[in-house]
Amino acid sequence: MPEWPEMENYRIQLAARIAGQPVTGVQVTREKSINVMPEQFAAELVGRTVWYVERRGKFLLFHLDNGKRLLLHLMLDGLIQFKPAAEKPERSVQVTIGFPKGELRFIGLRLGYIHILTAKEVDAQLQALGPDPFDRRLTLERFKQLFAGKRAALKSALVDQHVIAGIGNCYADEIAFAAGVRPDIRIPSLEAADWERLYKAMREVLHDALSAGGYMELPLDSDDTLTGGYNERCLVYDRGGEPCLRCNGTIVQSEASSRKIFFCPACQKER
DNA sequence: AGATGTACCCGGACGC
DNA sequence: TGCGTCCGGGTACATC
Repeated sequence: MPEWPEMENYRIQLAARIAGQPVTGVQVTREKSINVMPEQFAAELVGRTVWYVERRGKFLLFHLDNGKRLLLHLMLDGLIQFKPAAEKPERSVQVTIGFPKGELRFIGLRLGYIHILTAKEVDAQLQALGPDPFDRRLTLERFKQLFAGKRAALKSALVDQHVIAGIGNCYADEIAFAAGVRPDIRIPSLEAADWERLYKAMREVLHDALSAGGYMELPLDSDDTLTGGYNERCLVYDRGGEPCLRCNGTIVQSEASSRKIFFCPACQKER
């Protein structure tokens, strides 16, 4: 599923394409993807200008010129594309938002959604989100504090959006590997040196993943050429049974807090 | 605090 | 080729 690097890549790509552009048309083919009647959804959008696109965790926020926002969450396997209106979509599109330069298409939305909300409603909905991994105020000290008092497995806290916003299944495992601790290690077992490595690993992994366009191949359009490059650089995620590229041992797939985890038993400490 | 379960949703995998 | 069945997983919420 799209996580921090994928959504951040989308945000950057979208900024170059739709910031400052007016909405020229709206088409809703799946009402469940939106939160109001399709006519109202269209009426609220057509003629409005998108000032800019913001990312919060795995959410994207489209800021409209009347103060309202579009809140997007892709959940499991949603994706977006920005294509010329003349180019036929290959897959069924649930929602289309037209701009002068092309159509923004929302595809594969199942649990995912695109909601029109007031700023207040968005704030209420996202109020409990944890800090962004690259928040300037997120020092090592604060990072450690986010986990204070927790006894759960590291993995469940890393993917908890109330702790840090944007990390999911793939990057949690990659971060744990980079830090040399197993995803199922109990939080109280982590020592000062582990926290330092985790903090550093979180930023390095996510930064590298963004540089490679994320691990999922999700090009916004044909100009979005750098996408999915991190897939071949994943060292543990979805590599159960395969050799560890660091020690040549075998990557294990297991479970922690009823979540799938991947790790190298030799490279990552258990406690 | 956290584990567990439920609902939401449907493409894709699987079985026949 | 086609049909039925089942699963997965991010998030919110209830329950224990």
